[in-house]
Parts: sequence; C-alpha cells; structure tokens
Amino acid sequence: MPELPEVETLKRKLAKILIDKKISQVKILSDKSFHGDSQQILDVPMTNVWRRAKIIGFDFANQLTLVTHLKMTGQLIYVDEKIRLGGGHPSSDWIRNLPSSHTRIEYLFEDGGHLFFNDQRKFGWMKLINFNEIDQLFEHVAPDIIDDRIDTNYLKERLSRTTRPIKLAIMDNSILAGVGNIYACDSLNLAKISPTRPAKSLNFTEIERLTQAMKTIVFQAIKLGGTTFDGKYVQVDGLAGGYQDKLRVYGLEGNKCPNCQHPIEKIRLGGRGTYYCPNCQK
DNA sequence: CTTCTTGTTACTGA
DNA sequence: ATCAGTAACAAGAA
Repeated sequence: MPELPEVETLKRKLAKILIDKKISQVKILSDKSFHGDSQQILDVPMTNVWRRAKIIGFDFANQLTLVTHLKMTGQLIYVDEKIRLGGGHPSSDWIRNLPSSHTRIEYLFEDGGHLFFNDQRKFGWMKLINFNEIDQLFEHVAPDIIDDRIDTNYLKERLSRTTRPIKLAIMDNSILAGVGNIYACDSLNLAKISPTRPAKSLNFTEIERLTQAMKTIVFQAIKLGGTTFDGKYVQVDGLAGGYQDKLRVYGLEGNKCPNCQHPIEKIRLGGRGTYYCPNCQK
C-alpha cells in the first residue's frame, strides 16, 4: 500500500525522468481510472512533478496538472525505449511485458518512453485539473508528517480533543497527512505506545516520543525506497523498496517485538489490521 | 461459495 | 453542530 514514503520515492524518480518531456499519446484502458480530457496534455512539455500527502501531481506548461492517487494497489512504472525494444539492462524483466491485465492507463512519450499506471483493484485514479483547482484537493488535509509544522505542540493540541484510539488519530489526514497503516503500527511500536490508547490520554512526553518516532520511521522508509508488501507497491523501475526488511511489527504477528522480544499480536482497530506488542506498548 | 483485504469518502447515528 | 463509527468502492486471495 503506497503511503507517503512510497509516493515520495516514486515522485523523486519520475521528476528526474519526465520533466521537460512531452506525451504523444494516452491510452485509457479503464474509463473509471481517468477523469478529464487526456487530449489536452498531448505535445505539452511537463514542467514539474510534485507530491503532497499521498497525491502526485504532474504539471504541464499549459497550466494543467495531472494528479493521481494510487490508493492500495496503484503502480507507476516507466520503461524507456531501449528496454522496450529488448535492449538495455532492466532491473526487473517483467516490466518489458507491460501493459498487463492490470494496466489501466498507458502514456507514450515523444522519446519512445512509456509510463504505465497499473492498479489491480481500480480504487486509484488519475485526474486532469487546472492549476487553480489544486488547493481544493487539500482543503481538508493537514500538513505532511515530515513537515516542520507537525510538531509536539501542534499534535498535543489536536490530539487532546479526541477520545479516538491514538492509531486512528495519527492516520487521520485532517490531523496529519501521510501516515498509513504500516507506518502508524511501526511508529507506535518505536514510541512504545499502545495503538488503542485514547488520543487525549497521551501526555506531552508521550506525544513528543510518538512525533519523533513517526518522523524517524517515515524518513527511514523514504531513504530505503518504501515498503514492498505482497508485491503491490514497486518503484518506478519495477524493483521492490527496502523498508520491508526493517519492519518492526507490521505484518509480523507472532514474531518477536524489536523492543522486548515479546510476541507481536494482531488486533482489529477501526476495521483495519493492527500489529503491536502488548508487553511494551503501554 | 463466503469472507477478508485496504485509503478515502460519504453517509448514518448519537 | 460536531464527532465517531461504518458501509461502500473493486478485484483477487484464501
């Protein structure tokens, strides 16, 4: 599931590859995955690639932006002309065979490169909007966890107002953006705080620990290129990320807690799988 | 066959 | 009015 680190990893690579290029053709293979008139961005130079929360935006010279949310199973994979023609040394061979049955949109660039939007579950989307419509996308979205505006004082203020379990609160985009299930579980383990604690019951020191833990975990995951779990998220070149080898508790039911060696347990919180250590996470 | 999976939003109920 | 809980979305795995 792409969260902030996965989306940031994709954005950095796509910015390097795509800025200044022009799209020559858009093939929409699933109508519900694309919103807008794709003809409007043909032969227009791409000027910038950005990320905010879990959304990536591709800006074009004609004041249009292609925004995308990958939801749980979206992938963005770029294959250059050399690899497509059977040459080069692709780091993962299967990308030569795209499009696949899960490819929803295919972008052909003027230099022969191809960008594939794959999405098994079709929850993800790509949408063409005007520059002046970008702000309203984030109207109800708080700053990213890696933004300096998310600090202990801010979170103390926001969290003291709700009795919801702390894990649900830190996954709430209107409080802070970019922390999904994987990094919420791992951050709470690093901070030694139980995911079920009412948010308002955390004292200043605990919130400070949790804030630091979330930033540490998210920065580490970005550095490692994100988490590849069930093979759903992959990098732009089709390769896995690196954080799955560093996971503390997520998906590790029965394994030993990295803090205290007690077996990790799985519970259900807000209808979502939640992994934690009942011994050291208080 | 049924059940489970998930990020986000829309809806329902308190 | 505001907050909390949950169904819905889609497609595949178990």
